[in-house]
Amino acid sequence: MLNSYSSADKVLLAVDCIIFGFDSDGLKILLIQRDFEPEKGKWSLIGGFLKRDEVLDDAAIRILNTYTGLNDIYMEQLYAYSEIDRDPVERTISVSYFALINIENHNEELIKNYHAEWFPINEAPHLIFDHNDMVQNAIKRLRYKTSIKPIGFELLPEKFTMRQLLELYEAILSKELDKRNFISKINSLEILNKLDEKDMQSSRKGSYLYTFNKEKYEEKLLNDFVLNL
Amino acid sequence: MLNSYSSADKVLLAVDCIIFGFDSDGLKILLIQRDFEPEKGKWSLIGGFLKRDEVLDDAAIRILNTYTGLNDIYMEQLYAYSEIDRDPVERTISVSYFALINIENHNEELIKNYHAEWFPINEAPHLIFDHNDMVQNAIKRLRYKTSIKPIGFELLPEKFTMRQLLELYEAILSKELDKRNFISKINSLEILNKLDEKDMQSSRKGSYLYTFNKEKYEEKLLNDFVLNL
DNA sequence: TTTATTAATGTAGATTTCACACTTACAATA
DNA sequence: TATTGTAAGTGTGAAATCTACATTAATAAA
Repeated sequence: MLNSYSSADKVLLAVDCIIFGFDSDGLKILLIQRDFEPEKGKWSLIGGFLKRDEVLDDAAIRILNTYTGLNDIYMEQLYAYSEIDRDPVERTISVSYFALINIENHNEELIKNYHAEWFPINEAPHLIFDHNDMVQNAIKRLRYKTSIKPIGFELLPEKFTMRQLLELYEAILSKELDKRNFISKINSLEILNKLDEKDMQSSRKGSYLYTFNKEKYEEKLLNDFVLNL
Repeated sequence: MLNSYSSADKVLLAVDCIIFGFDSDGLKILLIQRDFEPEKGKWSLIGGFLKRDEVLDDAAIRILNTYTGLNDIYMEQLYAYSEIDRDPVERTISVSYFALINIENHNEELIKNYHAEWFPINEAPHLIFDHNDMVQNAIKRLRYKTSIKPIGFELLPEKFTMRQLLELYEAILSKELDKRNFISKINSLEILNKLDEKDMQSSRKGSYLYTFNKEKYEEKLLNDFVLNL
């Protein structure tokens, strides 16, 4: 019985994470200042190498956890980047993942220690290797996914206002949306719970808080879900 | 200057191709009967290993060409599969690609020699490893891509009838479409050339042949393209 | 009590989608 | 050459969805 494909070449496999967060300033990504060569000191996506007995999804989870302290985060594999010299040190194929996190939840200590920082997506610095491409692709995928699955909620705190949700979608799609039309479309999906509680930060009147109702959503999934904004 | 990330583990990288074709029997995939261990004699996707100085896209092109003799084929990377024991011989991560080919164009000799065969997508045999998953994912992606880009034309001969186009879309989406509505939607895109020539195979009356007008399409791309069938 | 600020809400016109059936052109056959 | 059979080609009206748009409501602060 064969126990190796001896003739084939082996390569390094890396995982790079595009970590999206959202707050009142808009959509952001978490970047890190590399503390090793090459490109030490330059900005980079958060990444690492796949281990021998590790599945790619687990590597992505491990890396995210290392730098943010977070678990149970929405992640999705995006694309494998394989240009020969993309990493000047050694042939490395990198698989990108995107993650959606609630920006208020991560471990501030950790990201400080790692010299990580949040950047508004339009003000991100130049990144090493092909990481800028990865980010652009991730944004595209985020837009697409947002239109077919309500993953946007992953980026918000558990309780949120309609305005926050609206601003999140505006940030993701980078276009203005009509408030009334947006609200009625969201309501027609019937996947939110309107709470009795109000958020009084934003105005005198206060705005109702909502939570995402995952159960109702799962029910609906049997049918199709399309969100056309 | 660093010249290796010495601590990291290396792995084998494979490429597996989901090759779609279309003829009067519907949508098909090209499968191969493995002639090496393990799983010799079982049906499998067409694949191979990534070479040291090769980009993934090129590996996919090389593999497709080896088995079909074709060049200049529409291909797209899909997903990296990394379960630890997906290949029992050795840890192998496989990146899947899908290809769309005009089923009449490939080299019959070649595929015969390689024991390759076309299977209607609903009658495909059980495949080795995780290849059935790969196929299912590829079909999903094909459906999606079809709705946002006119890639369906890649599967047809250069000149085709409206009926062929209709049947292609029905096969991809696996649902019936209304002939009149389909035709008027396609026409409203204004990306086809209607030829004076008719195809007389299918009926006494004969049906007009069309070609895909790539230039007109590229123009339109500046705006958005959505095909909602 | 007045004022300032943001939240909440509905409608009408335009556009798009969908369902649906008859006529036409031609080749084959009698 | 008249008849027949077959798939091609074509348009409309009703329903659903999308879009643009402006006023009132609730509350805290002054």
